[in-house]
Amino acid sequence: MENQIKVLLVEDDINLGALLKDYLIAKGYDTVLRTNGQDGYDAFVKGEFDFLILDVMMPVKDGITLAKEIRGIDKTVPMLFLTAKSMKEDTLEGFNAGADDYMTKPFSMEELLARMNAILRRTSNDGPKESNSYQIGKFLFKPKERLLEIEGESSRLTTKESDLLKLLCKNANGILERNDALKAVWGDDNYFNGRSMDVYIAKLRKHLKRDNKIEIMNIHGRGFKLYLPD
Amino acid sequence: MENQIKVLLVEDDINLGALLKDYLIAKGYDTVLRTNGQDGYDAFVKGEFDFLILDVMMPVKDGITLAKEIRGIDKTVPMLFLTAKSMKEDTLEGFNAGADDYMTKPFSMEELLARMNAILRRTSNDGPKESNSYQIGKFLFKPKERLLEIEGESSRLTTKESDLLKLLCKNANGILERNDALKAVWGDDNYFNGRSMDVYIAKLRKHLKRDNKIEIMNIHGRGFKLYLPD
DNA sequence: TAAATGATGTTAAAGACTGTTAAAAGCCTC
DNA sequence: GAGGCTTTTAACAGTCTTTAACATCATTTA
Repeated sequence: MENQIKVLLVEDDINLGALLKDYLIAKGYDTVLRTNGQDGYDAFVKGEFDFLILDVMMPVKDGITLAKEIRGIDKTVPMLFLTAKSMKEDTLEGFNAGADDYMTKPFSMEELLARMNAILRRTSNDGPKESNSYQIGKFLFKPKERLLEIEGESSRLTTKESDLLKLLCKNANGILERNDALKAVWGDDNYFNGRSMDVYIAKLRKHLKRDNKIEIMNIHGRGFKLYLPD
Repeated sequence: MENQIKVLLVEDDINLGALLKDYLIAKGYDTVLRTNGQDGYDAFVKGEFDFLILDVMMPVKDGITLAKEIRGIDKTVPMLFLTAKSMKEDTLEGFNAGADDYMTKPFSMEELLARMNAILRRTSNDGPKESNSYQIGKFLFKPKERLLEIEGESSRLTTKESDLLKLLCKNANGILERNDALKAVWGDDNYFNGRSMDVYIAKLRKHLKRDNKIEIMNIHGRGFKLYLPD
């Protein structure tokens, strides 16, 4: 059970959703089904998924919006879109939102599986990853345990500290946009949460100051970047 | 993963685009696909690409316009055009826009790869570059860290200062057009952003004044040139 | 060539954003 | 319901970017 690939399926059609879910589970994928974009986003933020299957047409929050939000906090997780008919424009937009492939809606489940495997193969996810730990300069950070280790010593982070640091790690050397981080960690990107985040950035800098080669840089007006030299 | 060549592929035909992307990824190129010229430009400005493959015929912004805009801020990145049929005129125009090669559209992927390699060989990009630092007279400028070093001392630049100086460095001893710089750094080239840029040029001149052999020259009505003696 | 027009140089102020600390509020456990 | 921890709010200092103002320079026009 340890090495199963975790799939998040977001599909508003109950019947199709359940069908796909059962099929994928039968094929050995640990599959979670959500029936709208908002729930899908929440599930993604909390869980550790290796693959996403998103329906484009959904109430509450459509698949493309969802994909963009998720790409904001995870640049690499593979995504496959399900789209009705041949809706050229949507799929176009979908690809720019960071999709790896798409399927037009009456499709066979075998084909879905084949495409998934193709994507997983080429993104060379040697099995499920979602790394359990990140090397941050001299530190080793274990999000699951919220542990930050350096030179034998280890200190425990709070939930928010850990969640934020994890996001920074996922985007190491790239920009983590304020909005994306706020939505992922605080659920809402209002002004006060923003100030709260700044407080947490200060906390994290304090935690990380024992290695002066690494740094949480601010990108004015956009967000933060965890800079790690090569 | 570190030393992969980053390819930006801009192709509006989803099927062809995905096919090429998969192929290039399989061949070891870290490939990003965008499906229109505008998104392609945005991706280029943000990312650090070593090679561009541009479709000539595209909605929103065609490949030639895109190529010209990109050449405005990067004179050297290799470009290869994809063009339908034998549209002589277009390809000609493409070369003027700064293309290194072009391919007429039904083509084999092997041939594409061969041409890419040929271009990369002759531009002697010994692997991916996007230099991490620039020598500016007595200064050493590290864009990633936004650090400007001279005689041991180092000062940190702001985001905008750094972005602008990086553009000037890329065009060292050549003209950086006002419009191009504004679009790349400010996203929009209106009058006020223009004045803002002038303020930043003044800031940069102040930063760089400890080496009086180098200079940010104004080219009246066109832009600026970072002059570095040989 | 002088005046007019437009572009640039420079500084300072205004406004927005961020860094940091400490106090207040919330939450959980015993 | 007290104590300990986490998170938010408040307060203030500091930084970054834009806008405004005025001086200067370049080019065009009369």
